[in-house]
Amino acid sequence: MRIGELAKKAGCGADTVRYYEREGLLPPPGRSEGNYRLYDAGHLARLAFIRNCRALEMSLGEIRTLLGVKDGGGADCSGVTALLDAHIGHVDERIARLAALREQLAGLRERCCGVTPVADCGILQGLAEGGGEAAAGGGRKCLGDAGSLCGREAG
Amino acid sequence: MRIGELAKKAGCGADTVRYYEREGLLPPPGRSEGNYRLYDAGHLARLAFIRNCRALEMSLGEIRTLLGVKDGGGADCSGVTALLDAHIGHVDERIARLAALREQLAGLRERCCGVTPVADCGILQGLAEGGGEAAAGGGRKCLGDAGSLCGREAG
DNA sequence: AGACACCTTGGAGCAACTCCAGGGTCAAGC
DNA sequence: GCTTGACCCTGGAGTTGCTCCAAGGTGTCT
Repeated sequence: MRIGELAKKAGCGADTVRYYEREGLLPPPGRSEGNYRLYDAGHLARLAFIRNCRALEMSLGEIRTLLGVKDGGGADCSGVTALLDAHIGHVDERIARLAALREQLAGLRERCCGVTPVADCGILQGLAEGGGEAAAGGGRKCLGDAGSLCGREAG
Repeated sequence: MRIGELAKKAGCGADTVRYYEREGLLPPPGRSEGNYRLYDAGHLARLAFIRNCRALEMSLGEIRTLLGVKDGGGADCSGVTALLDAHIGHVDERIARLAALREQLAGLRERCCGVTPVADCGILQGLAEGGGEAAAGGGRKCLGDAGSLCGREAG
């Protein structure tokens, strides 16, 4: 099959396939008389493997390592589990960081309801002071209890 | 102060400061006789604002918008709350995606304990089949109940 | 013969920096 | 006066994983 069909079956673009070839993740396929790349089922399986790894947000470097093991680079698969454990660790870290970030953003969001003159906006003040850290503290201008209206002067 | 001191106070590198200047987020400062950039407290405040936003993982585009509002681009701060709400939405999406990813990775991880010959590694098989989707299903080679040993032949 | 879909290569662009080369500036010490 | 060393300048390349583009070739259909 040609590159377009391969890409479609793998759920990616032809550019991406050529990119993986350039990066050495896919072996260069044979060519037709007209210089078109010609792929077989083996190429598709390898590309599917790569795309599955990418769907799990592995880097191309990590995928390269896995392919190396697959291609016979190790006696057992201890490298695979180690890589996966490290990857899971990275994902956990990112989740933890995003959760903390989310808290900060929520704290900041409480500081204004959006109908305040710019100079009084608690969000902009919070960002000027130190992000979300001081959000729950003082300086709150909006949303006293009920979450309805700001203490706004101008009509 | 010169760029190094400014950068240190803001917790970033001098390259980053020059980058923000090129991107139009920081106004070009005055220069000394020797052509060094010279900054004042206003520059520091603006840079701190930018770095606070970046710590909350806002894009430079979002920050540009916020600075525009701050610089007098709007009568009220509704743009600020809208931007923040959208940003929080993005963060929530990323958290949800990462949590799902984490599940998939954990399912995949269960399929091998790492001392299996490469050809039998359930993780590599799972990645060849379809990532983590089929992980909890059949084809499991390792960690039957106790989580101790694989069904391994070779010593 | 022309239209159209598909393919080729090489190169640029994205985000937000980071690093480097090759050179200039400035204060301190000898 | 000279050197040393820290700091600064500009311009450009590298990072990741694609994605898009231009300019041109191939293959099929009508």
